[in-house]
Amino acid sequence: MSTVKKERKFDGRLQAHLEARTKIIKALAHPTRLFMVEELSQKERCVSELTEMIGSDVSTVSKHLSILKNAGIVQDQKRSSQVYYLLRVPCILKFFDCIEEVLEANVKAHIELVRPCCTL
Amino acid sequence: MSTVKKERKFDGRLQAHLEARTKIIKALAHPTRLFMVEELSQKERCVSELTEMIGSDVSTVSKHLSILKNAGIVQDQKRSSQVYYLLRVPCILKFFDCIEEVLEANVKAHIELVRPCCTL
DNA sequence: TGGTTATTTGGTTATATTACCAAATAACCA
DNA sequence: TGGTTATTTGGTAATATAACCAAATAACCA
Repeated sequence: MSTVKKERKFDGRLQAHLEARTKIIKALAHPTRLFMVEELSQKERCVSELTEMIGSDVSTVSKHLSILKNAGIVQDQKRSSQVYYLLRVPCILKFFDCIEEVLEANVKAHIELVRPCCTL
Repeated sequence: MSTVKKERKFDGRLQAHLEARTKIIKALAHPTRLFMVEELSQKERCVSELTEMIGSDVSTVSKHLSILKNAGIVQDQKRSSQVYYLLRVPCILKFFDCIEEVLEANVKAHIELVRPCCTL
């Protein structure tokens, strides 16, 4: 009589939580936005400063910033006619360390593929 | 005479590095793949087990796994006719803690918006 | 060998993301 | 007020992602 419980872990609350996380991760998933996050972790910057550094159209830069803001990663502050952005959640930087670790592991694995005998 | 050096920080090496990081972050930027990473951090799993838990088509699950593998986040191991996947870089989990921190900060900010007087 | 299960790959369609230009808004100052 | 600068928003076209089905591959077993 007892039907085998189907272990589907992917519903409701969990799904919503995963999507909330995904939104934040997606906001980070662009080279320009990564650059911004690192830059804004050093020092607040206004849109035109960032635009100068990045070299895309201002509208593009502004949209990238709004994606980061919308995800809660940066916050903005208007001062006179400029809008300054700054990093809101510093732990993001620790996260980058982990990404770096993945990259290093990848490089190492690649080297080992080429020269299987001698692990660096 | 000396022209003002234009501080464009967004070239060559840096750009390549940002793109490498982006690839890894993108690989994480999907609810199904987040689920897989957490699942595989507990215990290795083969494709059909994951498929059962997730409830999408096997081909979809397989493609998600290949994205994670390609980014160097998981690794696979063939045993007889099954392919087992497991997390390759455990620091990814610490990363999730940071994402969680962002989420919590967002919730908090949202609550403060609604009731500006009483910080929880 | 022929049939079955596990996994990957190719193709197609729907949706999402991105970049740029143009136009709208906002703040300032002469 | 009119002109200028800073920023955001809307529109559009190009590209990237994602889901599913169908078919290919691989391992196994009778």
